[in-house]
Amino acid sequence: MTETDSLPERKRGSGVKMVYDLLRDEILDLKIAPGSPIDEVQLAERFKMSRTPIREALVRLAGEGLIETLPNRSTMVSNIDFMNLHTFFDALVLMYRVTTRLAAQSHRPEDLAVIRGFHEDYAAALAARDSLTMIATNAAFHASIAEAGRNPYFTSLFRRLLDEGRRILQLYYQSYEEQFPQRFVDEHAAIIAAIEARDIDEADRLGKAHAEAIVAQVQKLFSRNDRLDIAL
Amino acid sequence: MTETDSLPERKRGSGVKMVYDLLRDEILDLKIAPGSPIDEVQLAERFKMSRTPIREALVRLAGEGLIETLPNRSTMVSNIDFMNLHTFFDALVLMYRVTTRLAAQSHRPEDLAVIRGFHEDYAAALAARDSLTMIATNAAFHASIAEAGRNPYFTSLFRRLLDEGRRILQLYYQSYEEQFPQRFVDEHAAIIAAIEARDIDEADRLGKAHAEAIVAQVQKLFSRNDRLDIAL
DNA sequence: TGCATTTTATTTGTCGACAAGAAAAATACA
DNA sequence: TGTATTTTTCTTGTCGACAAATAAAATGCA
Repeated sequence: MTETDSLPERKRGSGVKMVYDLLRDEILDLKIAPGSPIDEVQLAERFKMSRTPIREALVRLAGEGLIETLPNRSTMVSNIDFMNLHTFFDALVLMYRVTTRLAAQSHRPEDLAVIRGFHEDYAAALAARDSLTMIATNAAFHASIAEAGRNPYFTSLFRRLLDEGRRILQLYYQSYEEQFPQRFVDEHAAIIAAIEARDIDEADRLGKAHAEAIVAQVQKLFSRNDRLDIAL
Repeated sequence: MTETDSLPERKRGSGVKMVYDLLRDEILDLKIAPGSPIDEVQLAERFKMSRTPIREALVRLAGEGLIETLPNRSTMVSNIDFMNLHTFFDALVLMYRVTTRLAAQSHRPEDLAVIRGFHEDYAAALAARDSLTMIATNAAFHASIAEAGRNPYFTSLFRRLLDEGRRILQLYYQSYEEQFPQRFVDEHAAIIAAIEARDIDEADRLGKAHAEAIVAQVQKLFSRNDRLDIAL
């Protein structure tokens, strides 16, 4: 894998963001497994910079819960807390509802173009059966709806949940080569229509149903796994 | 004001947390005004440590939105966004509801002791007319209810909102020497009772009413200020 | 061999120094 | 006197080095 080569000229201050963005994506795409140790020196060599900016990127990632750092001892990629998945699902469903609802209420015409853009990206990824892109664009689609709702508090929590969801869905599609249902695309289209029509209750209802459908699928998988674990 | 003196012996790793906690409190208590510049060198001198741990504390504070940092140029205490207070109130009311509701559903007996502790602290602060302590213990009271609900996603958003609320309430009680209503203490007691009885709907209802009462009070003040601003 | 203790190794936390960027001050020029 | 340009100043971003803390390895001892 060819890394960051040929350009030792980096603009002052861009290093942190670069390391942050890259590590974040690698974590969310499960390119680095949960629980993996993270070595500052190694990263410093890889990105050809000193430990200081690396450290700052790590502090930020820790702030978002993507990595965990034991005092004086290693820092590692956060594990997925399977024991408490239900708290994740609770929060996710509520945020799906709230953000979709607010989007129907507060969106501006130009927001719809952005949302439709991600909607099409998602449909394309599904047609291409590219699960990694599907997962990322699905998250981007819902995040753009949240942005249209214009409540930064909800948006930031929802983004965090969608991020965590990327890791979980990754697992989901890794273990089972499920059929990616066309249904999700249709539901997205329906949600867009409700937002455009400013039908708040319908947006809420669709958001809730959409979220619960996804949650139900994932839960079905994990309950199967749970039984296996117990059986062994 | 005598500062951190006489103990140059600090444990390795404790410096960051100390600076973080102290700055956080000073920001939330409005001891440092919104918009004030923050100088790393000055802080380094004040705490008698190098800029590196100071910097880490600042990065964390920035992650929570308490300070804002302009690239290559100063970093300052975040301003309170009066234009979009309604988004804050929306989020606050919803989180009051959700966390109170979850506490009624999921709390354990030992949680109630903690909650009652903050409840009494709050009542004592009110009796003493100590608004600063009132505001802080009120936030701690509701945060402890959220903890009893055991959903870390909701808890962390709610904590952030309560923090921001501390700054806003500070303004509120600074500009007007309002009567601190006994009513809030009674409402807190009613909320505790509903949680203990595991009456989810009642907890939700009380949480919502309590939140809306506070919001209404603050909005009344700010709408007065708004009119003044327009008049000038 | 099995366990306690010392030694080594590895990784983090902190430091002081230096250079880049941007604002403020000083200078030049009309 | 007023504006454009250069110089200075001040703050941040980055670096390499060192010391503390912990884990792993080595040693001693029964």
